[in-house]
Amino acid sequence: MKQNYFPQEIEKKWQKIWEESGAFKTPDKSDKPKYYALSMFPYPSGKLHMGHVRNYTITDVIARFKKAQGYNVLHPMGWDSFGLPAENAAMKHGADPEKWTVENIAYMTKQLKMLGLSYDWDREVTTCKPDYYKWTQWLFLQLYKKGLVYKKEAAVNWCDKCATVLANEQVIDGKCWRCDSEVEKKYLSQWFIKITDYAEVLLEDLDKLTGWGDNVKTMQANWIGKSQGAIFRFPVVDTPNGDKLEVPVYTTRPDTVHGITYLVVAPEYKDIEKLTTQENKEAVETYRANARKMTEIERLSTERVKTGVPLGTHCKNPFTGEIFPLWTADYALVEYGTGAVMAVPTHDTRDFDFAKKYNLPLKVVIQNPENPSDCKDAAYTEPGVLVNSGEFNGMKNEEAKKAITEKAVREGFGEFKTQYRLRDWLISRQRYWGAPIPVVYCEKCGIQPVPEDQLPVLLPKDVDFSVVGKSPILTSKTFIETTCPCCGGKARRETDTMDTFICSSWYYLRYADAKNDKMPFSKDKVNHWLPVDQYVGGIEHAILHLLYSRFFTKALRDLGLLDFDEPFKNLLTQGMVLKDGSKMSKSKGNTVDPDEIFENYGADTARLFILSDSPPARDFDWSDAGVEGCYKFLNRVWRLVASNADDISLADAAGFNYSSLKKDNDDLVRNVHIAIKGITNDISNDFQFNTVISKYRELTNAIYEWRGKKSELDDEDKKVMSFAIVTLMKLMSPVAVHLTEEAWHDLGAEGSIHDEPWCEWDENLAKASSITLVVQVNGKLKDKIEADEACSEDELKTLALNSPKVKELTDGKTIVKTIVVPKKLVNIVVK
RNA sequence: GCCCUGGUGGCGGAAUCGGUAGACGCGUCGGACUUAAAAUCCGAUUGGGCGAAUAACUCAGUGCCAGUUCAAGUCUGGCCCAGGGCACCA
Repeated sequence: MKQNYFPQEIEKKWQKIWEESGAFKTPDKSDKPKYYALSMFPYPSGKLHMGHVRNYTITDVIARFKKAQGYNVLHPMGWDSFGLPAENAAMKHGADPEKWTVENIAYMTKQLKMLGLSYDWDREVTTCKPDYYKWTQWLFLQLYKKGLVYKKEAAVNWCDKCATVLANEQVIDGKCWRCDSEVEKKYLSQWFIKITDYAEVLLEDLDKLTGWGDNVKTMQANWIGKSQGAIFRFPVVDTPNGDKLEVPVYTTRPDTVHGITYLVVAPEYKDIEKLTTQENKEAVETYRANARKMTEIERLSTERVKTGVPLGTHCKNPFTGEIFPLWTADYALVEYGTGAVMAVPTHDTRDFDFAKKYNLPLKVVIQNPENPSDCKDAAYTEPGVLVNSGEFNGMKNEEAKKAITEKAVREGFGEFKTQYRLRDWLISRQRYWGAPIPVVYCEKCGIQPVPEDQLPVLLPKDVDFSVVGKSPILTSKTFIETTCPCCGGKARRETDTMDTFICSSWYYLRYADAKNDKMPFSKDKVNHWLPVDQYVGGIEHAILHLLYSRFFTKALRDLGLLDFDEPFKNLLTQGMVLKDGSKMSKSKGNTVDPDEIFENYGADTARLFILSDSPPARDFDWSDAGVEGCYKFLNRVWRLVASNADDISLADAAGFNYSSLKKDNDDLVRNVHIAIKGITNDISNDFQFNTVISKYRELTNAIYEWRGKKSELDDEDKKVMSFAIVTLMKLMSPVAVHLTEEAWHDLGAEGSIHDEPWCEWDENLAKASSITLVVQVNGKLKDKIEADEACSEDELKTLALNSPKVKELTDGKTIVKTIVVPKKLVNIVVK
């Protein structure tokens, strides 16, 4: 066995052997229970970054650990390969986005292989390939037939820089999630998916996801934004044209209905023109025009002073008979509720601000009896008792919510209502590099889905990528003109492509049956492999990808394509990789190139380091010294094996009689069992790889220390050492995949260490032979005494009281109480 | 404003049940080996006090203030700070 550790040499060697022997191929059929370990698949942007390295290493170690524990593990990889960067690169270099993407995939695949990841590459999925996007289109058509896809004219988020629309989830603080430029409103006819039909079940089923963190679940719950309230309809008393109109409002505070002093409709409210008097028309039109021009950022700024104009008409409050004015103001949002708000300035801070500005009246209807307020300076939004509310006076406001709504239901001017903030998912994109939406427009027959046997609708090749401000697909001469599948007449193809988040909403299903050319996947296979047992990825997908995928799974279940309702049983959201305290980014110039680490230290060092310093869910601060430290540790492990190789026997390592060993040998055997137990538990319990690695180090240190005390080894020593070192190799094999394999073979093994079962521990041996009794006086540590494990409580007490230290401290004092914690501690309370 | 997560040495972080705070590592300092360097190995490393610089002793210490308890990083109540999410959502 070579005395020096040459990672570059051994890593290449084993990667080749594993690939040639198909070491990581996963059969669909097996006697073993299944385990599906999945990393969020990457966008092929060019090169791996350290975030990828962290993500994939975590999942790889989990996959290998589960395999060793006897599971049939599915651990696939693929490419989320549609999207704008490819198109932008194409524009810049005049190349085809496909060429750019394929080259990136090739390079990144090479890097993944260098990292020693145990993927079954036979199941690779690439979303931009026709054999995949054919099925994305097919699924679109199924959703369309089910009525879950529709087209409508709507105010949508438009990013001018990306020249496309965006989903609500892709607008972050009024800016484009990808390029950070300000998003505008545009009125366009666009394709939507009815994710709102699933709002309730998406919210409810969060409770089933016991393997997800609360942070992600609350983010989703907030995004869905359920609220319970009521709809009230207010008749308009003075429409200019004499129309009989009602204005419905949604409120979560029906208890305050007697305090309404005005009513606000959104500037985009559908009936607004019918509700505006001749005298107010000009002012209202000006106000509406301004609102339309404003960007999302301007409009949503909380610092902005509220503005509005009166419409000139009035409503009647059916509860009180009071007449109050109608206003329009942009603090009412057309997309939420009914687009109209009943304003109770005394008990709502927004209405209060508005009323103060325009001198609208205040009417107090909720009071805290202990501390009454006239609401002249601020709205009172806390619980209280109703006043000025007729028959409801004296009622607690929580009860009044129900009672008042019930009255409205009885009398026919309102009902209970559950409202969600979630909006339908806008999926059309005015870009080239995505799956074409498979519909055509026929002058006679209207919108026609492309028949399934004509899929895939292929992306055209004859396009000019240098066009600015419109989709390159529009430059194709062959794509747009087609025939109607219904009447055979002239028709035009849809030129919008699908949001790439559609592609990534079902890829995890395709891995179960990646080569199926009849269906996106067979039902049996997805039912067998899914749900994903462990999903690992960044927190940035907490809403976007994870919500969409949950929706897709539920919708496909309702289509009868699969039989489960949540795709990801357990979710680990790994933290970011930082350098010098901030996120690694090209613009900051604080990136670390994985290639350099592989080259200088090897993949095993990279894998060990990326897991070592922080628990997976927390942010990880990259340090060059830390890498160096891990490299030194692997060298130290290698030297331990290499320098003792002649005395190590795999047969002895497999097991021998542990009883009546020499004291130091017994201690080492115990240390090994303690390590097996600790490491197994740390991985099983939330994947605490940082402590796993400190236990590798502890065991290594213990073996070195033991070895350092021996000049000659007898038979027993050799057996014990074989057991200790070989077990260390097995425990380290999921992390240091190449080093342990090389050592395993150098010690004479035939098969792969990665086919070995996980180590077992003996509970009796996984603890120290004696205990350290902690002796406290008045709760403070005063002495430690080595004691036999078998000591009774009384014996421990006597031991403690006989300690010279304790005698000194208790001398002349009264012992009030003595607490004995078996096998651990004695606390003597003195006065 | 609401919600989530977190706060422990110079740094990353350990610490099943409330029971030795600071595992393991990084950094720093000192030492061994060497002609020298690299590599490797050994030791020290929370702060204060009293010692003579060692040892021993002692007090304080896990964001802050209270509480429960023989005993609190851990439990309870109230606050502060940082990061993240949502937000004119009626």
